[in-house]
Amino acid sequence: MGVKERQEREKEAVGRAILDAARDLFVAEGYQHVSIRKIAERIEYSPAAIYSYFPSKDDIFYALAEEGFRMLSDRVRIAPGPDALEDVRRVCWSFYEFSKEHAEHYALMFLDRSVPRISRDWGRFGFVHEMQQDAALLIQRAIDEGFFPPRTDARAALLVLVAAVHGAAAMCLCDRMAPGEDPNALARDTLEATIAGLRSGITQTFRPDTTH
Amino acid sequence: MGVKERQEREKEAVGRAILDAARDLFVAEGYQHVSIRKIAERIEYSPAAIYSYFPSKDDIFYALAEEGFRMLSDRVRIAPGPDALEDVRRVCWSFYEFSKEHAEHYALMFLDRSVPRISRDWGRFGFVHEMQQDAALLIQRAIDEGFFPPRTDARAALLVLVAAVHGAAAMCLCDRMAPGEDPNALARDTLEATIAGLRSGITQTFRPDTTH
DNA sequence: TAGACCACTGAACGGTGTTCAATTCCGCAC
DNA sequence: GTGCGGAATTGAACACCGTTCAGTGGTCTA
Repeated sequence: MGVKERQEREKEAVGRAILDAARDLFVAEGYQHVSIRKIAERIEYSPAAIYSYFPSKDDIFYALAEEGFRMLSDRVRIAPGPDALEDVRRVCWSFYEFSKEHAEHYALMFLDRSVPRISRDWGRFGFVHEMQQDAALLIQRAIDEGFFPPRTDARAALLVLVAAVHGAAAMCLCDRMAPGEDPNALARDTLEATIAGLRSGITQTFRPDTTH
Repeated sequence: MGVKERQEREKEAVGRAILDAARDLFVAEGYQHVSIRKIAERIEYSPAAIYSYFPSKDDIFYALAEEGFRMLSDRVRIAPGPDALEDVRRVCWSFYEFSKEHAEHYALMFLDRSVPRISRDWGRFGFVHEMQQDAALLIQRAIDEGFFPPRTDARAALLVLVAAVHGAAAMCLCDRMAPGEDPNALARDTLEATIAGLRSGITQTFRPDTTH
């Protein structure tokens, strides 16, 4: 009686087909121009059918974001090499490269403000946690080997590195660079500056000027 | 015959009213939920009327983005103080503060990907150029006073600083921070690390690993 | 006062996400 | 094989959206 199993498999297949169609469309034409009706046409179902697979359009993109996080996890997980500092560099740089290779996914994961549940469910993506853990461990190793000051907080350092690289990635993903500027060079410089800064230690206490 | 003048004034007033309504709506409810019809209702005109003031909805947001750049220009222009390095810090930090005070404007200016003309017309906003120039001058002064290595490129350094701060701002604007994390602390740390990195100089040549 | 002009409107077009009653399909029991 | 029950799928509709355009109404000019 493999009937139920087959049915389940078929249902899953349709669900995947919806995601595939949505991915194709939004990678090709961008997030904005994906509509339920276009997805439906692509998989040769009626628009209404989609709603028995995903409760809303946002949930489709939510699933694609999860897919993105999974891809990022794979992309960012690197085998430790002989040079701990170089490993840190490589992890950060692969994060940046991911933003270029999967621009639409990246935008969905980190830039989009209309799928807020991504933010709230941060903890839901277990592998994201693992990924962070792995990266933090890499940094910790670099700390232990003396590349960073011994009192450096690996987790905080990771956040700073990600934020910095994300800044460069976002600027070029959102096309906010002046004509003459080289996005890759900016990303490289930003990453290098941040690493160098973390290495040198943040000596001065920072007091933001709140007057004016 | 102040007739033409009066008519022009009236027309200008309506244009401003449209922008005011659009701003109110998108600051209150976010970019996504602003519609021509809602703006029209607010100013008690028919939706069609708006099209004799702005050729499209995007142009309204384009105008608001320009407004944002103007505000940022004002916000960021600081009087040079006794400490050149502190001035650099203050400029960068006020950039970050702007992102919190005018989140929706900031998103429009730097994060939104559906109003691409902002990116293309970068050069159009003369005051943005001036702002950059001013900030670069501040950095140059810090270089001249020995806070940064003498061969530092002020303009490149500015870009790096902006990218880094923008990264932290974007992460918290897009609500991509894990629950326990302090956005301000991240922004502070990122800025400090970047400044420290630029000060220490980027000694190592960076060769991104393109294998894998 | 006649006419020109122009701001403004109502209605429509084609699109969107979403819902729901109705239909069709399919495996199962008899 | 027939009929049944439940699930999958659909067509039509709802309430929106940005945008267009013929037509209207009021104001200024000659």
